[in-house]
Amino acid sequence: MPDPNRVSPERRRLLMKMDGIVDLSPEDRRALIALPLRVAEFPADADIIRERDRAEECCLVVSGFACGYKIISNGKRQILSFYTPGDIPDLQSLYLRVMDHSIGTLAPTRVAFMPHQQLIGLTRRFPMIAAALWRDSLIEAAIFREWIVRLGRRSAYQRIAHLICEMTMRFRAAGLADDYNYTLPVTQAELADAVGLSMIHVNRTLRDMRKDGLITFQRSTITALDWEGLKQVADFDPIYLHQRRLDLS
Amino acid sequence: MPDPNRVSPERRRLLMKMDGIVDLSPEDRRALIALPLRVAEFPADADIIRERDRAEECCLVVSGFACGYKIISNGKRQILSFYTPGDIPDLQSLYLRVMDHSIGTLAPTRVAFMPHQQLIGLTRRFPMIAAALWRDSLIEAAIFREWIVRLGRRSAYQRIAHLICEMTMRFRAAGLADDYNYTLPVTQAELADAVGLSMIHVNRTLRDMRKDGLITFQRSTITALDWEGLKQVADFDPIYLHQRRLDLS
DNA sequence: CGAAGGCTTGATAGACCTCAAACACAGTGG
DNA sequence: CCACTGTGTTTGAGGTCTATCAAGCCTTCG
Repeated sequence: MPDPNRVSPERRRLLMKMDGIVDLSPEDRRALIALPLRVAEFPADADIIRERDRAEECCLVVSGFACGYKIISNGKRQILSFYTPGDIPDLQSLYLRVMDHSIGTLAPTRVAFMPHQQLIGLTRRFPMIAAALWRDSLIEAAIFREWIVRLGRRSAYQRIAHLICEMTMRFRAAGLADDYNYTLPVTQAELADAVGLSMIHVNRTLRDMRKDGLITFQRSTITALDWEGLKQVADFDPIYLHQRRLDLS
Repeated sequence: MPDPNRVSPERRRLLMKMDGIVDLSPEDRRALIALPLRVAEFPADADIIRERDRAEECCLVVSGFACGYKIISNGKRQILSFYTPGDIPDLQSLYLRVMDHSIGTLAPTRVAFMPHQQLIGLTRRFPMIAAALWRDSLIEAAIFREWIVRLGRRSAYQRIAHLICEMTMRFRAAGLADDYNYTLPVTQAELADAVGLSMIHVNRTLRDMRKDGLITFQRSTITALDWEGLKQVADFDPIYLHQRRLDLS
């Protein structure tokens, strides 16, 4: 078993992430640690990879914050997903070589690139690693499904409340929140692009939520003041996050 | 190589589907044909599996038409996806055992259930089958992403046009369309639940599209009268369907 | 101190929803 | 054969939610 203290922080992120998804054997860990990584830094509001690009590697978010998005012909943007440290935003490029959307940073972000070829090799030799990666991509799809419901059938107030519930749970699960308090490096315009509303309406709705004592959201810091109330107005059920480990029994 | 004429229609559907995703070797085919199947029939508007259920098998749509959906607390329904013959609607249950959404039929539908245990065995022994299944689940996620954009940033007119574009391409690719003419067994209310609008607004919008000469939609039969015009108003780019086979070179 | 980006508020417009009712069509049973 | 029923479609009227346009304010930072 390798000494975890001698493992780079990038690799440790990867291990922690995978370990939260499946039970890793010592061999699995060794294999993951042996994976070659190329570390890179991006400023805020930079693209890591763009729609139509062909990817040869996947990127692991080591620190910072990123999102997936698409821009349509009239210039409007839709944000599809948010990525915290430990996430692999373009995991799908392993089997979908040409990008159908872009990945961009919302804060200064450090990423580690992992070559497709080596990743595919790992999945062939280590079924547990394959299971972890596959399961992770399926959880992302489950989050997409809930995102669809949010946009299709919820009011503005509920959309924002629901997204905040999701991000609160995910930040807490990733150990990035202090109780119900965390930094979400997102402007109101970006929030609007995530929930399919105008920036102005998001602003007014946040004001209402503040007035209702549900949250505070100042200088990119979110506090869920009334978690139960928030969950209730959002009609939030975390089942879709599938946060418990895979049980193959 | 097994004689394809002696293979049951259910198995042939499965082979055709997988063959459209990756290059199968004779061994891959044999393994797929050896998969035990349990065939079942469902009437229209029946649930195949419900949110919160635990699945022990995946279902392959052999004939008919199905959808994924969620119902939220105020009773509203959001349709998340449509499934044509060859699709595996609950493939994600392989690694996400508890369902975060329901799968229901929209027409009388025949399905073939495949036990998880055997499927997982196949993925361990046959990397190409694993790649095909994984890629298929990633394509579904790509379709979810575009669904999000549709709901978040497109007008009612565009949403419907865009969904029709998608279904037209998918029906044609699956060999279920006669030119630009096919049967989409969906009521206007169901269409509304798919695009996040009210049934009444969908009705009026369809009338406008008819008036504009883009489509006809009568007795569940869709005809794209002006495919280029339809694509243009919908701002439709089929890149996200990833319809070409996987190329691992 | 000026500039830039983000936040906030007001006013107006328009897209889409809800309620209500009529119509069309297929299947059913007398 | 025909009323009858149920499901799906269509149209009208009115109301609400959210977008757009316009402008002012605040904070940060060079």
